[in-house]
Amino acid sequence: MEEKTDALPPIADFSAWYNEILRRAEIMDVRYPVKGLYVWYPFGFAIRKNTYNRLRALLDVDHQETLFPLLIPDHEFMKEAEHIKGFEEEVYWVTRGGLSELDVKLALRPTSETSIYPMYALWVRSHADLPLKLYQIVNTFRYETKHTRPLIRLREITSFKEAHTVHCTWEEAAAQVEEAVRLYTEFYTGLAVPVLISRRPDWDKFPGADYTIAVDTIMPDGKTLQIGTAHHLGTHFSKTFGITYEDLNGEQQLAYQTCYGISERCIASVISVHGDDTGLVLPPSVAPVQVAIIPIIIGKRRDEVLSAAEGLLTELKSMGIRAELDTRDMRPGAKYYHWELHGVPLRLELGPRDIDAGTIVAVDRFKVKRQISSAAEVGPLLDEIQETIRNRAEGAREAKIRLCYSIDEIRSAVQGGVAVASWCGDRACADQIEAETDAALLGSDLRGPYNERLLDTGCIVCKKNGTAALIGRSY
RNA sequence: GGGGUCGUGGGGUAGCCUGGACUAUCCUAUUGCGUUCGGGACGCAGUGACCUGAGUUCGAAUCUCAGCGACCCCA
Repeated sequence: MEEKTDALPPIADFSAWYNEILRRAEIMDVRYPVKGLYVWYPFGFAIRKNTYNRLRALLDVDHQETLFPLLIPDHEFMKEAEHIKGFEEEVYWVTRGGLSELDVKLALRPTSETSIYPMYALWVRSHADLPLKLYQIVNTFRYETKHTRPLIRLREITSFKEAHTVHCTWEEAAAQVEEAVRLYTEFYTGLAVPVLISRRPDWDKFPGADYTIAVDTIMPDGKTLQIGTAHHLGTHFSKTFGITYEDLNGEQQLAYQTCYGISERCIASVISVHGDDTGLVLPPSVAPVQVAIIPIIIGKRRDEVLSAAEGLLTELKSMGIRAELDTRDMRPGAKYYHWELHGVPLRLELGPRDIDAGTIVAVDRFKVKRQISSAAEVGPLLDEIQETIRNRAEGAREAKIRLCYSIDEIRSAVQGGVAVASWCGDRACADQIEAETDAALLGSDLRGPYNERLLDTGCIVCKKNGTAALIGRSY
């Protein structure tokens, strides 16, 4: 197999690979003439659709979907001081209607707390209204000044799933944060994307939150990508917006709130975590095309091959499998490259030899070839591929995590992965770690077996008691 | 936030330093017809580009400035 001039950059050159794959696999068109805004190609949008359908299904169990306005009046947006401080540098403002100046400036939501909570103040009357669990999937706007990146750092986030819940007690809200973490873990398991869950340091939590639990994944270059957050809002916003309920004794009480969100970064993670030098690798759970059927057309048996292929297509579709028959006038090899680039998990080849033998050639995305005899074998095969992809990603994650017992070890670990080390929780110790390792302290209380594995060594700086902290460079 | 590189058909490039024969190179993609088809086909005939604006000049893809946009490195 000779080298091709139009080869994809290797995934080891992650930045170049990422930019190329978005265009070649028809996920995003980055040529829209405004910085930080991008266009979904239909194929990319189909991945989004499959992914968000899964997210909806998870939430719909005990949340309700809703939709709030994009524009937020100045006076509502400005109500919560801490929240404003967190966002004021990056809010877009609508100041004119046609030719006339607006009396009340309108903010394009950078997130929807201040859009939703004035209404929550009206909706929540009594303890019987609680818990309230709503979510919406919307676009949000942030005037990013740093380097924008498709799906990762955007000026218009097109696919922000944000849930906002209201509860009677702090503990109930805390339990909801845990429930959110559970939902997100399940969501990412379905995408075969391994995650790291930790508690963001106080200085890095959501503006207006008691605390923030973050979901990160590790990209091929070892940098982390935050792909989900869950915030305990305490009574910060209920105080400001007057969200109170009447309790059993007939007294007004402040409500406790949470919010949690996932954006199209989840798509970025699927693309990046699974991709390889050949192109995209999509788990069957979200692949727009799960099976590509390639007819091998030879001269006079053309019609025979095509009708067999169509029969196979119909059969697969009737089993609920997303299959496509590729009848384009190209050589079969060209089609193999095309579908591999697009991450299709399984390819079925059907030619005269197979028809004569009553078989089908099945080749998975990792180029493992099998001979199958019926469409019924395809479903189980897809499940197996899903599992293979998950294991592969899990292995890659493990290889990028290093337990560290010294600053030097951290410094080297974060060159191509992440470090896990004990940290006491003090800002001063974190500052020292960050200054000496050229990385960020991303979170404490890292979930998983890490506390035990670190064997109570104490904070890596001051030796006081600590928890497993996640340290790395991030997007 | 600071620094750097760059903008030429849909994508990737040559040309720019040293302004004029540029009717702008090559690869890829793409349209039509034909022959093909078990790992990126071939032939013939086509289509398609100098980021925007201002300036210098007899003359600008090429020089100057600004804007917009892209990428890389550092904080």
